[in-house]
Amino acid sequence: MPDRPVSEFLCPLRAKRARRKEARPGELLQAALDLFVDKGFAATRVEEVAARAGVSKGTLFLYFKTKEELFQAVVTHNIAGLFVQWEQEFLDFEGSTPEMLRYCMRTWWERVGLTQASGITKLILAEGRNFPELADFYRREVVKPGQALIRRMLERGVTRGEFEIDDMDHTLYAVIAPMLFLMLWRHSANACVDAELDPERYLQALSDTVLRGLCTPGARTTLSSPPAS
Amino acid sequence: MPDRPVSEFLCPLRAKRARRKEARPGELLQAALDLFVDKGFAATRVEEVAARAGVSKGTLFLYFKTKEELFQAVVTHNIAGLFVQWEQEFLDFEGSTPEMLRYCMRTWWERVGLTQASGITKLILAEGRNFPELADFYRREVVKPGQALIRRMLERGVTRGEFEIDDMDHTLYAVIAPMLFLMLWRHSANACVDAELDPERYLQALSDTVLRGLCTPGARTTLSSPPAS
Amino acid sequence: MPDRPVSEFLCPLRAKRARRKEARPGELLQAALDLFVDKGFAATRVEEVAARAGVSKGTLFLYFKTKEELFQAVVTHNIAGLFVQWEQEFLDFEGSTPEMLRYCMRTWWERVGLTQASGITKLILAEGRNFPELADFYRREVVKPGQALIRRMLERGVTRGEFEIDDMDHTLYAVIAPMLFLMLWRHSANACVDAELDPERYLQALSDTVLRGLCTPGARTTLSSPPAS
Amino acid sequence: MPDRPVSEFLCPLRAKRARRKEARPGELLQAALDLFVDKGFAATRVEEVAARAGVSKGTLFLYFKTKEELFQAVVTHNIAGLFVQWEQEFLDFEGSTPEMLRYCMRTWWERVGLTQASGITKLILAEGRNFPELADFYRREVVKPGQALIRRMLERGVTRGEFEIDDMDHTLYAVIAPMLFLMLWRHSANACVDAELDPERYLQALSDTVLRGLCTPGARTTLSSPPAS
DNA sequence: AATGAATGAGGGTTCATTCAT
DNA sequence: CATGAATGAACCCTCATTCAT
Repeated sequence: MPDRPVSEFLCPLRAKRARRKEARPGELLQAALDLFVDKGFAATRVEEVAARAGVSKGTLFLYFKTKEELFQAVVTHNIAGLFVQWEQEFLDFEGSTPEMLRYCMRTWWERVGLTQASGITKLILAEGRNFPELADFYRREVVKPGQALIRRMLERGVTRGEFEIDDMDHTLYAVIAPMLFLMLWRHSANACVDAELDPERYLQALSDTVLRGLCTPGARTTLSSPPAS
Repeated sequence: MPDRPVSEFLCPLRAKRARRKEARPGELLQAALDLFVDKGFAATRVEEVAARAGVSKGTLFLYFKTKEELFQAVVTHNIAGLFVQWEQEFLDFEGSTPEMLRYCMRTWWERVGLTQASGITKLILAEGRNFPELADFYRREVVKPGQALIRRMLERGVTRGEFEIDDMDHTLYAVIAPMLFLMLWRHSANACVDAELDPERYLQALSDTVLRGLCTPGARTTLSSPPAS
Repeated sequence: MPDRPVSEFLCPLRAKRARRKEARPGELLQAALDLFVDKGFAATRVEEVAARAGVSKGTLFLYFKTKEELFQAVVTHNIAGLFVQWEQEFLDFEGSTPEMLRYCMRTWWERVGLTQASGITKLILAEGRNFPELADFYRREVVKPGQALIRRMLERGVTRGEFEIDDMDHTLYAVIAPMLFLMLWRHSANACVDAELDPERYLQALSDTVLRGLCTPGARTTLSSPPAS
Repeated sequence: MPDRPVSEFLCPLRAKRARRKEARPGELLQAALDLFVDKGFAATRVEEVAARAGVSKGTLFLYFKTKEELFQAVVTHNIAGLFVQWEQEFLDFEGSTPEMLRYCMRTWWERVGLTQASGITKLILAEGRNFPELADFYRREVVKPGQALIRRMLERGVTRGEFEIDDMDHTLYAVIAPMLFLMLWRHSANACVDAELDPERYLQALSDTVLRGLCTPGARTTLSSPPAS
């Protein structure tokens, strides 16, 4: 059953307009996300956000009192429970941990890296200092659960005798860093990277390298035949 | 013994002014670095830079024609200028390539990562798109030489039979990404990282991991006894 | 009956604002013309233009993207736009060419010379070098069409056997120079002219002199009875 | 006997420097004239004037309290008794008045039009409104004597039966206007003129036209054989 | 609720003028 | 006298925010 408001059925003529009205904030948030990610907070003009959402500048200020409030809404609105699905997949996974790590990286790329969700990370990194509450929120909702998930994977590998890890805390970041890098690369490529970089191949090369570094001699044999993508 | 120029003792009346004039660019560069890193390029007002350096707005423009030129001078002074030394150290280095890589990462951390210079990278990532000339300059003066240096190190390892590298382009980024990560971590710590992260230990763990991934079986034995930091 | 739009009567509440909006560009153009002519282009501050038109600085930039564009609009509105009418009058004119020339000079005086538009010419002469784009625009929109029109009149005279012209290019300027002179005279009277100069009589004397110089013996008889002004 | 100051002979070592010192104002005035004529008052930077005169910005302000004072000095300094020589030549001239007028125009072009003296006219026209005392001065020293001279030439022609002039006052300007035009053309060519204009030929064509307009039928025969330039 | 015209506080940059040396 | 480093008042233009309609 659709979640449209009752009023719509009472007065069908008003339906479309009413629904648009309720959709406004969402359209504005989407437009703002695109622009903030692309141009940063300072360089994004509210007028452009409004135009992209198909409304006038004044209307935007009906929904968001200031530009800063809009920015905060953009970030909070786009940070959702991204990790529910992964949690389940982690529990259900039956293969080897290297495979699991590979799988996880690949799906992360598809679900986050490639989508606009990765733009939020860029935003937080770029503007976080000026929005401390946002940064806290992000850490609580994204950083913590994400790190916990990866940590559990690494621990699974150790437990199963597949990985050899001296310093868990920092090995963790050896996995995270490249993903962060890829997100930034997507949104700031012009500034950072010179050569052509193929994210998929990069992920492949990366997991090869990292895994060779992590794996115990026995487990390393598995790596010689990586599953075809 | 102070390092004031001799002329000062010959003509003490001119001392104060002359010394100020010579010191100006440095003071301005320092003030600019602080503010650029703290607030970003767009949000930093030149007047504030001038004020922090103890001069008026007009004076700043005596030394730097535009805000962009000021930024470029900051980059040159704090990062780009370091490559000369690294180049030389690379040529003079006589140890094994894994050691070289470790040494390079450690000095990079001391000279860039730990200093405010690392904030420049964050700034470029955040605002590069809005200031294409800045991004171009940064890429030309920092990214290119930096990547070239690392690439030559990796190639040295391959040549000497110490490294086994399938995909040079992407392995390159496997080295760069963690350093980038550390820089971002320092300047967006509140946003990214939850646990305490000790950069030195992280670098150690990282190079262990990466090097174990890179090294040929023979060379790997070297890794067991890392040089005392 | 006033020429207010009908919509105003349908929605009187919107009247004042709407009318103001439509009138703005005109008010701004008038204010700009006054100030440009009085103080020159460089010395005129846009804020003063806005103030004279009764709006704020920002409002001016809603209608004209830059100060230069404002100037171009002033030129178009006050001079360049007049050539359409002159072109038509030229095509429709049925009298002799000497009469045509006289008529053209007189209307030029009424429509440009007497109005503040003539101050634009002085401005271009004084500042054209410093604002090449303005000079280019003026030449394209005013000088070229104006010269073309006069040239066609002179050629018409030659074709009809009324004029005898050895050196067309320079004869052209023999006609233009006095008009230029009159414009300068009006806007620099204190500097140039001592005696009282009656522009109308000057034009009369001028066309007498020039025409006597241009006309073939046969055509010259026509001149003895100039049409009453 | 040279007009160097006595001090120079008392202390020859100081001679060069002293003479330079006395020459300073002149060098500054020359540099300022060039630049004011070229770029106008507002667009001329005092620093550039100083540089062109080979001194520092501060030195300029030792001689001229403000930029405006410099401008006024430039104009007054360059307006001299230009008409003494012409007066004499007028009295000595023995040919026909048309020849005299031609001669006068040609020498005017050589002595004024082609030299920087014509720049002063442009300056007065362009900036006169903002410097009323200067304009008065110019009118008294230049405009009045110049007009008187021409008027006397025209009257000579009438007296000798060579010219037929209905309206002396305005015919006067028929002669002046083209000369004014030529001066402006030289200093604002880019703004005004499209085609190539050869001043010498223009003066020729002009005097032909004007003279044909002025001359009585009898005198006109003289014009058929203009003296070779 | 929606509009978009209007505002005005800055921001980067220039340059006449001052003044310590 | 001469210098040139330093100043700060403007200037053009932008854009978040307001408010009459």
